[in-house]
Amino acid sequence: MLLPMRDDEESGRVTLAQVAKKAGVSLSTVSKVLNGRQDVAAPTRHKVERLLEEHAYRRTTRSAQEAPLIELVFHELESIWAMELIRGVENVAKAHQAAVVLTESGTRQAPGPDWIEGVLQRRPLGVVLVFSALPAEVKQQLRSRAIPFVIIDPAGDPDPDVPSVGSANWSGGLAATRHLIESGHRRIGIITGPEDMLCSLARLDGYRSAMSMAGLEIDPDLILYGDFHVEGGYDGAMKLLSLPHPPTAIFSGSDLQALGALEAARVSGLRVPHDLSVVGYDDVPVARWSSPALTTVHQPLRRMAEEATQMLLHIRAQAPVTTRLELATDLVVRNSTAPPATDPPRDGPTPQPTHPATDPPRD
Amino acid sequence: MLLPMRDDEESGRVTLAQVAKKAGVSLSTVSKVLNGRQDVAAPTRHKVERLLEEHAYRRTTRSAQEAPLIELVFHELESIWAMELIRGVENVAKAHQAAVVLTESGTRQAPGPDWIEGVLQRRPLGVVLVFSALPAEVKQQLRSRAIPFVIIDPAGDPDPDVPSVGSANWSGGLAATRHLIESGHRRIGIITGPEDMLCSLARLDGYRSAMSMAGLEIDPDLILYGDFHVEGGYDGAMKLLSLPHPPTAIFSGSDLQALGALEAARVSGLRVPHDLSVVGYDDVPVARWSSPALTTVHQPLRRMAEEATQMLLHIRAQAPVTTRLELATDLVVRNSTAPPATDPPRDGPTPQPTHPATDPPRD
DNA sequence: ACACCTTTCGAAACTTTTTCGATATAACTT
DNA sequence: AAGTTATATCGAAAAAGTTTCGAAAGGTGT
Repeated sequence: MLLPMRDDEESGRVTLAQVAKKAGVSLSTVSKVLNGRQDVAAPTRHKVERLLEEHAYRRTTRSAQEAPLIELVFHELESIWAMELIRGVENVAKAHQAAVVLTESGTRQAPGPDWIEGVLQRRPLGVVLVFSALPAEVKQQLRSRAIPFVIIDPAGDPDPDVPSVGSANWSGGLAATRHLIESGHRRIGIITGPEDMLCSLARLDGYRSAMSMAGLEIDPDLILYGDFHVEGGYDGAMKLLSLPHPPTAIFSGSDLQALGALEAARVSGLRVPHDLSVVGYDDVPVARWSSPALTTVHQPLRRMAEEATQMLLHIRAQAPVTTRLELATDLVVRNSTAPPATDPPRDGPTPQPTHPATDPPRD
Repeated sequence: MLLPMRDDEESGRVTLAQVAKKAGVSLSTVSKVLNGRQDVAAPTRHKVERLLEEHAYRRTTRSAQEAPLIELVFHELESIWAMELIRGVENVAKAHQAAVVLTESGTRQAPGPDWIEGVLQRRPLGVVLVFSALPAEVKQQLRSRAIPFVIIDPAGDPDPDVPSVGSANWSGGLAATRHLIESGHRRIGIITGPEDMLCSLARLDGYRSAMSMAGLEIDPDLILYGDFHVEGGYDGAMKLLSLPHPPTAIFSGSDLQALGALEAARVSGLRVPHDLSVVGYDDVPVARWSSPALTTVHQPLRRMAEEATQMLLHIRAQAPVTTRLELATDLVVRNSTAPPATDPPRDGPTPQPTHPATDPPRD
């Protein structure tokens, strides 16, 4: 048991002394760089780091004995779906006798400098980042230590340089919106995720495409950004429902937000799906047990995490890998969607400022 | 940054060579014991382990440099409330620059031998176990390596030898049941957790006490064991509702089960809280957003985890600690409970086999 | 110019891990 | 029974890496 995990990497033969000789410094200096000691001048440090990277240095002696770790980084540990991701990584890690280190980075943009320091110290097999961007400097540091990384649902610009796993967000948004259109809805609101997240935008674009394909007007008033949490969904839905001409259906960028929308409907005296249809996104376990059970776009979170972790291990084993993997999403129709109770006034694109119904029609 | 974490432990001065001398074996043998090598005879191993424990041996050189880890072990990563616990441990760990290693042990009774091997290899600051028993042998191994451990909500026998953190389950069960009784309910069903879990039993006992105190009969038909998951709650509630004389209120041992009960009520045509009151347990985030919002017993999960982790670090710093900590629970009244629609037939303890209503009364 | 301080680096000391060979004991063969 | 082979146990020594400490270099103020 506890085999040294596929020893097809004889590359681990490089020793500290060898790197030191190449770099023209002493062995201790290299060790200091490795340990982030402060008494190494910046130029020296960089030179050594470069050499380290070039030689793909990895601790030799200890490697067999050292506990294999896989880092999993969330920027926040709030939502439930994090759990599914965790389980996915756990599964694969366990199969490789590795343990999972879970960290909450705090910021979405980039894990802080103290974080990277911790990672380097832990020398993990690899790092799985969820919903994150990765500044060039951090990438550099990870590469110099031969620590592979994969991003699940990257934020910010898609970086072809960074392997990532996602799901078909655009298709998901399209399918959800189409489902509503096919049910007869014409005014469809959307509460997507944060503006700076790729998946939010992709889902929104799916919505837009579905609307245009159906020849429906895209009313900017019906497009809201949320935060993926219940409260955001509640607030967004309240805003949409208090519009002069409120939507008959809401597509939410997350199940949690959809739960908020459900609550908003409740306090507004609207019955779901009779008076308002709601579609969620993610298909977290509770979606099946909300009332009414949520129609939602299933995202294979567990599998995404599994694939990401596998990818990590493949990169580490220097096997060829696809840089970008995108898994399919499915629409799961449950009880929160139905044809609208009242037909839309007409097909024309002009909004209809009829009765200033802040209180939407009941029953 | 990355200080050697409160260096009030000069005890780390014990070196391998010293232990070896005491044990009358060579340095390498001690190292082998430490690393779980197989070429050490059992008697020798035990002798060394004892000495190791006696001298509270801890790696000297590497200790400052080695990444501090805290292990968090669940037997399953299914439920949402795991998230709250994770966050609690994360918080404290982060404050001490430590990282959290998350593992799923699989079995409730005791983590497997491969698990312990991994832990020993990782040399964590300590181990937080959730819902677990800990066999004597494993305790021995952890102690010989000076790895402290704390159990959150221990299963099996309460072991005074093992520090643990829990919450006032009995009081919680009492408060929940009392609330229902005070609302006017007389026939109150309970779906508690698994039979082999202390917290399930404590909650059940709270229920029993509340019932007896109110002079109400305890009908064994109304007592069911669940698994803390939605499905179990659903099945249990269906069973209770199809009783000849069904309860007017159900106290569930977890919020998830309560969600299942809500669904059972729905498919049975019962409205909550009008026709059936439901009380949950845990107060997980979704409890606030279910429909109706769940009346539940709030368990300070996050704080429990924080306390457990703190306890760990205290033990490690050889500070005096309380072995058993129990945090308070609160009843949170929301919208899933109300007085029963129909008064109970009478106060007498004899069950009333009136109309064989497999289909419970509507409205 | 000199004393003093800070930064940077390497030699050497130290801790630990791992390899490999020595020894003892058991098992098996002739 | 004696010899041979296999296996388990242990330590000496080699190997790897970390840390301490002192030396060299460079700057600063007097």
